[in-house]
Amino acid sequence: MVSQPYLKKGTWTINEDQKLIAYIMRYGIWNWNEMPRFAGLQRSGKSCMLRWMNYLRPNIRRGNFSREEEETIIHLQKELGNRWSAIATRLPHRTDNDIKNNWNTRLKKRVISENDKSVPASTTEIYSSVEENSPDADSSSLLNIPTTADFPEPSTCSQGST
DNA sequence: AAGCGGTGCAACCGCTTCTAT
DNA sequence: CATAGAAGCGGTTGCACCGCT
Repeated sequence: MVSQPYLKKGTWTINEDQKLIAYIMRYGIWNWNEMPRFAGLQRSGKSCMLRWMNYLRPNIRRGNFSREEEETIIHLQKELGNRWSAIATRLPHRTDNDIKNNWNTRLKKRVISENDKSVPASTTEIYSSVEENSPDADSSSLLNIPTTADFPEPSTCSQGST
């Protein structure tokens, strides 16, 4: 495939986020592979999908997992294994990637060490006030989205939306 | 004050599954 | 029913930041 002469990688910029959000708000999601071109992004469809799913979607809550959330993750991980998307469905405002990261970086170690010591969880005091963030503070609300951006019409690509 | 090591987060890659033709 | 394309999932890697020596 040589549909893209150059595909940017690495950290997304605010400008790229704005373009993607504005495009999806205006035209919706119709084809991840084609959308980046119309949105004026030098990104792969996969990269756009990942960015949207994990950070730009509305009602996403990131960081500062509450004690309840972490215990839920631990419990579900025992039940379901590493089915992060399944676990994420039980935590509506969390993404599978965020849950996976939290597990890999924190919870796994904690569970292992607790199992090793075979003592009740002494983690309660670790959590202080971690309930500060709200779903309202999702990423998109922090961006100044140009909702009237003049994107080319996706219909020119013979897509079949509705 | 500088360097080193550890931790956590964001993103990419490859594989699998699902849907349409 | 088979094949191709798109989407989704999980594992892994790289980078940035923070704390310690």
